[in-house]
Amino acid sequence: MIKSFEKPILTVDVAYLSIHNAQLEILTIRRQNEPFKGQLALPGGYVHCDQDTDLRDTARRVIAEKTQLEPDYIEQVETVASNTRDPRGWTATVLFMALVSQSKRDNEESLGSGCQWHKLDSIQSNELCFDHAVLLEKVKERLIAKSRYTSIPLFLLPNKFSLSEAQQFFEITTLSGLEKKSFRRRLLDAEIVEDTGELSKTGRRKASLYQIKPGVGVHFFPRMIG
Amino acid sequence: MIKSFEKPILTVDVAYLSIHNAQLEILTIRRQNEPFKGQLALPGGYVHCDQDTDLRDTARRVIAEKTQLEPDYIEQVETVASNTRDPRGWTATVLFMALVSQSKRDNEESLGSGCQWHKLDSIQSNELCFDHAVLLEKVKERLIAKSRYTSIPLFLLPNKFSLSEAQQFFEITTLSGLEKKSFRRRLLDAEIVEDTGELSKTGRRKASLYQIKPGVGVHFFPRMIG
DNA sequence: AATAGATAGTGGCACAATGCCACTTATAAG
DNA sequence: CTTATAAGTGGCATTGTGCCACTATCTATT
Repeated sequence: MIKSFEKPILTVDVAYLSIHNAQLEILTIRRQNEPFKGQLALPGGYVHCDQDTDLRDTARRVIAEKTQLEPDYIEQVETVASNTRDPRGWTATVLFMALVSQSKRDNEESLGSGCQWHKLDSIQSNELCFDHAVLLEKVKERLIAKSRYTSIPLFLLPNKFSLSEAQQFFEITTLSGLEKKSFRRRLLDAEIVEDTGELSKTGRRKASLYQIKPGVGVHFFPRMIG
Repeated sequence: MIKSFEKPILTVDVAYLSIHNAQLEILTIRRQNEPFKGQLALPGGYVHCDQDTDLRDTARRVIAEKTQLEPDYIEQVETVASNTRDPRGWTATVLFMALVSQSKRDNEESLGSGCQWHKLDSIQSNELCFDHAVLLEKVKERLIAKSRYTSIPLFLLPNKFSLSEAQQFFEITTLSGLEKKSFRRRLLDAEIVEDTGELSKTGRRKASLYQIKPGVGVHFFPRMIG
């Protein structure tokens, strides 16, 4: 028996993160409609009861409408709701964090129109519509926190990467400088990456290229880093 | 401009956990109405757009309708949604984990009618309505995981507790046996509890009673335990 | 009063993962 | 051939935990 309460609006927003030129970037779209027309937004949309079987479905569909990019990692961060965050009324949004590998990120061809990557540092809070600046802050916090004790920054790397690149990516996501030897031991001892036998093409001394071991998911390190 | 999609139902469910007689217990209510009449449910309810300013508000209100118990710790776990979890249609529920200190837990007087504590181990999946067994499983996983590297089990303890009691509670929430000396060092070095100067009243040798330092929240240990 | 039993609490060393830092190795550029 | 730069290693210090025996304090029993 459904009571006649006014139902809130339920949406899904996805923060797509990637690293480009040694900087975190986020995928945004520019709003075509009021409110906040012309401002930046995280890709997102309404839950469609008739199409989506669950929230991950919604996330996938909403993403597919904007871009063909398949994230390499996706995680539900938090559900944010209030009667003030959207002028249209009481809304709740389920926030996802999606990580895109550099290999896919550099494949600009698959990026939908209206989508644009923005440097995370250069984005102004007031450029973002609704409370998306708050959502972005939550995603950043989650990424920083989990990068300290899990292997999720690996999902931002290109398919094949050197250990130095890996360290650089972890330094970006943890906002801290890391020690070379400690980092390498930590990563290699976890047995989540493997040497491909290939060497990097550029640079001084050629670095061995590694890849994530097939089938390996998120690894939890026994200690925090840094 | 709100499109005419059918809006999903949005609810909040709260898993109230406490420890009693060295066992994890959960607060349930017995459903008075169909569907699932007579079965057990986590306390929860619809988001009321006119009353609640955000989800924590909803959680508080829903809780207050059933019992006067104020949780000592509350955390949003996950939002679970699908078109199959509730026969009434497409629903989404924001799941919270709430920890109740033993001091409050033993204050049975404030427990609302219809509410009942159940040993977590003795609860059968098919006693629970909807997908509440799944929700409960998610909460258990979260509690176990976070108990390994944070101080949240402290919120289940009575206001004043011995280190042995603290260890026992951590052993319950982590599902593992812990080593006495290691545990004590870990807890005391974190500087999140303080000696009250009081001694326990029962037992052989009297234990020093500790309490959470005022104003101290969740502590993250540098390493996992156990 | 003496003793046994139980729980509280400590000392000290081993071990595991990381921090630190100097060192060697490989490659490109000049 | 030399030099600069980035890759990669050796080895010890530090930190937090595991382990285990030991001491301390209280109750119950005889």
